[in-house]
Amino acid sequence: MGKVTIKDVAQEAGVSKATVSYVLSGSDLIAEKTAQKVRAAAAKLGYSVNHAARMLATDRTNTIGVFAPPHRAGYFSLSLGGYLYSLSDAAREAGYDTMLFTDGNGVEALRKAVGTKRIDGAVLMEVSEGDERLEAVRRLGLPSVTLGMSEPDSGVDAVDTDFESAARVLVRNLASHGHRDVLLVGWPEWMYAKGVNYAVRFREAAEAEARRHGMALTVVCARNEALGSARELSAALHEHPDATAMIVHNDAVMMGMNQTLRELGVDVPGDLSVEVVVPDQMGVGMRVPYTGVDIDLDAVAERAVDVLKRRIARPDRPVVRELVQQPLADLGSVRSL
Amino acid sequence: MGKVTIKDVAQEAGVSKATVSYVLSGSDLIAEKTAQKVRAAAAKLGYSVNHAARMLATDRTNTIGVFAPPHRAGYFSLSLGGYLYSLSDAAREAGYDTMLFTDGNGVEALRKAVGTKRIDGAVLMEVSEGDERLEAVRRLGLPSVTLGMSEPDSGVDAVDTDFESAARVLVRNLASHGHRDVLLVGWPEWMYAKGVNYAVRFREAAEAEARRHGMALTVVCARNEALGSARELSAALHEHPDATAMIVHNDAVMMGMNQTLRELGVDVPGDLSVEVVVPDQMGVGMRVPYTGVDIDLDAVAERAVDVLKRRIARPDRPVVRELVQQPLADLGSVRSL
DNA sequence: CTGAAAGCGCTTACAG
DNA sequence: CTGAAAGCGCTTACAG
Repeated sequence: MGKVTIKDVAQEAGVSKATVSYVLSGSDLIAEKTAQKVRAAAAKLGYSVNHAARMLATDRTNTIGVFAPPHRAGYFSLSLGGYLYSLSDAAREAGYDTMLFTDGNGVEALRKAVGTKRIDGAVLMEVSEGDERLEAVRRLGLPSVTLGMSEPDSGVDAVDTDFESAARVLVRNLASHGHRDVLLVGWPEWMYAKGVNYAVRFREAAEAEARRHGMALTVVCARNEALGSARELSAALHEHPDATAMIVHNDAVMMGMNQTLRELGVDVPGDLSVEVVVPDQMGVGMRVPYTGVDIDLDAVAERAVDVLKRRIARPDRPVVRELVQQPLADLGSVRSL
Repeated sequence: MGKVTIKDVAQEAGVSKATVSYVLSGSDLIAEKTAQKVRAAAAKLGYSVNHAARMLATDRTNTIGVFAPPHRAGYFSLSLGGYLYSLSDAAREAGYDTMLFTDGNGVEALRKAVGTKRIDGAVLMEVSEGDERLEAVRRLGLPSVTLGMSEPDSGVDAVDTDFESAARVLVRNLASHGHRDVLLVGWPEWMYAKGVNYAVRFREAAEAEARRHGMALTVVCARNEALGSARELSAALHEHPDATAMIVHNDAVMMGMNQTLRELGVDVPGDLSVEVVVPDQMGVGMRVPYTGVDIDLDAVAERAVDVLKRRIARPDRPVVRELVQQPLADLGSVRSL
């Protein structure tokens, strides 16, 4: 039961509460023999530390807040759920509990969480340009890390997949196979306009790398974020009959793509070479049969939590900006011209 | 700053800590005039209650734990993320914070959360037959509600969409339009075998209702949970050329279906009438153009949190089992024969 | 190496 | 109607 306290353990072990506390928090100040008695007593009584009491005494919550992106109706992010799992898993492994915040107003949620001392730090999911949460965590002095890169001068740690590198790798791979006319199927226009970070970073790096290789890269924006974009896909292919390859950076488009291409009678890679950027979990679930960069959500989340943990430990250390490299998996959907 | 305590507020207002506490917790024992002074002082100082201290004093956490289903690689549940949002939103509105638990071993996670007094209650997502978490919450005395129906004698509150009713409505609708040979495209076999609750309930109710109408209902199990099942879908249609209608109860199949049907040259509803069961959020995002039952995740989550809240308030009240009705939306994909 | 004691910031009978 | 005081279960200097 939850009724057993440190006092009971102390009595059972014949020592003081202080000694129990030291042993249980892993201090090595206590003689091993005593420590053993204490551990035995704790085990026998089924003791668990009362977290509220510990929080009050230490002013630490051992909890991180995950601030999810606002819940946009109609925008069904496929990576989101995966990231929530990965973050929670990584947090647990790092010794933290995870509190989930889905408030439309992230700033207000942050303010309240800090005011009531609910969390030691925050993961800010899906930052975008001018994200008000950045200013908020700075003002609140809340150790935080963004999932996605904030602007360099944000003053907040950032971790994300290295989308620039992914873009370069993908473009270079196509170039080396002789492709000179390539389509980049991306996100809806508004996401670039709003400056949604991964979208912009990938696109700009791809364009730069394409220029470097003398490759014509045409960006096609999906007209909405959902599956309907299959129609856009086919339109894009018709409008660009000379394209020999296509890079898809859009989960939702990905989902219907296999069927769409077959429907259109497009043979991959015979008629068209295809590369994708896709969260690994989606790849497994959907048996994505294309060469591309698999984004390992667990790895990104693990790095984010680690960076956050260090920030919590050393609030004044220099700002960290970490890009996680993701490997290119060759599934044979690119052919040489 | 978080540094201002009840003591500061008391000083500022010229009253005792007790009085401040009473005012802030909404007790009406305090004269309105005093209360106003206190509130003004609290506002002026920017006071927020220290949650750890309150938890320790009251033995309540004002936090609910959401115990997510195990993270199955390759199983990409589309409703899952939506439910996490909806639950967190509903919890916040009910005055709770939300702690997210994704441990593979839910029982262990429950034990720890209760032992360390982290939560007042739990939402158990995706219960299935013989779910060990049910026994665990009973033993731990943890107020809980399942999202999805547990067995009737589980002793744990349950809330879910009324899938039986949804199945009956859908079958009845087809029957009234003269359909006598219908396909039910469901979940992978193993989900029925494992007794995954909503899958079984929908299927059995549909079968029963079909019998009642003298309708031949053939269940087609998707061979995997992901988009690949488009292939199964077309196979099923070929094997059952006499079927005049199809009910799809499988998010993943849904996603590719639009394309698949076009690819197969199947006109809806000319050649085939189609009904679906789909989370409303997916419907919006993916513009699902089929008649069917839209599952309102927010509504289900709101009910679940409400039931849990009452259970926390009255641990000994009779077990509640609540089914949320979801309306049939007619989008014209069923024709009369 | 161990224990007595103060303190974390609240809440809540209990007196008045 | 308000305040003094005990108590929630820990942690952590500080003495010894």
